[in-house]
Amino acid sequence: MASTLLPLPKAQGCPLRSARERLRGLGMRPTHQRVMLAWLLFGTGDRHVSAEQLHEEARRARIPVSLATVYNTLHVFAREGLVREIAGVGQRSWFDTNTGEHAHFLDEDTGELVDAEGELTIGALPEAPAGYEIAGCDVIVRLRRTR
Amino acid sequence: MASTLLPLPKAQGCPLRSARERLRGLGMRPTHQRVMLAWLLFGTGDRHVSAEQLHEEARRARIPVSLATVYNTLHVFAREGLVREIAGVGQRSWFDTNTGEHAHFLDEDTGELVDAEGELTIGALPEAPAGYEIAGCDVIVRLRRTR
DNA sequence: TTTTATGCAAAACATTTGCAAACCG
DNA sequence: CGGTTTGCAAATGTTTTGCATAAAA
Repeated sequence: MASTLLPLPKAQGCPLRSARERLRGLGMRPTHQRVMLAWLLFGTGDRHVSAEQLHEEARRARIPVSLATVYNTLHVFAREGLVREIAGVGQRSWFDTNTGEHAHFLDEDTGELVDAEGELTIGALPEAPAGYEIAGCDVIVRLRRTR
Repeated sequence: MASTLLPLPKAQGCPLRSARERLRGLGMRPTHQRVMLAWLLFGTGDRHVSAEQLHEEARRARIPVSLATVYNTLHVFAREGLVREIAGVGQRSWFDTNTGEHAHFLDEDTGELVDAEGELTIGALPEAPAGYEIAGCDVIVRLRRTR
């Protein structure tokens, strides 16, 4: 995949200021690192990043931030709904003897993965991009304990 | 989750022999370790395991096998379609600035994750088990390069 | 004998943690 | 000042690798 160029601030208004306001509005301290990471993340359109990628991007942009802080910030942003952490299946690999198509429940607290009983119907699947074919599809339903 | 007891061989026929034949039929050498791991995996009904879990189970069953071999064997089994490796999103976490519900493409070769353009419709979602609520749902469409 | 698989220990990663120093309000 | 956040380095946990040894064909 092509590496991402530094996002240019949008013309209208001051994006750094608005990021600062937005963070403050969510009750988190708009520290230098958070504001700059938000600027990288939201300066251009929708995007995906891994912590490592964002850290590298910050390095290129001369934003002083440690990898640990990038992780911390991404998790804080995720908790506040600014970004969505895409569920892997925990951090480890799972192997299922049921090779048919079926969904899985992921217990967010324990990281445990179980077959989702009951039916799941997928109507339309997006078309594979040119040069690719669909190898399979995994549906992970994240569960949270009700309190 | 409850720990799994040792699976009992099914009454009819010799399960070890049939595992051996099955592996041979797929063109892989039915080594002691592979046969015994297959026995653990397929001796009882459908199940999920992580490599670590299966290794621990083998240890309890006094099957001499290293963790590295468990990984190797699970991957060989997955390649031959005996088990399905459940796609996380690679081994790293991804954060998406698009917080709406949408599917993702995962390039199996590069591990890169991108938004799936186009629509995906999910008809019915399985019911959450008692005591749980659905926190969200991730759909990962695995892509393979066409050759 | 020839090929393939295994075991071990070390390496490679991704992620988290603990704590002192810096920062925000 | 006083509670948060950061940076660093070390710890953790998972998965892979390299290579000599052992097992299968």
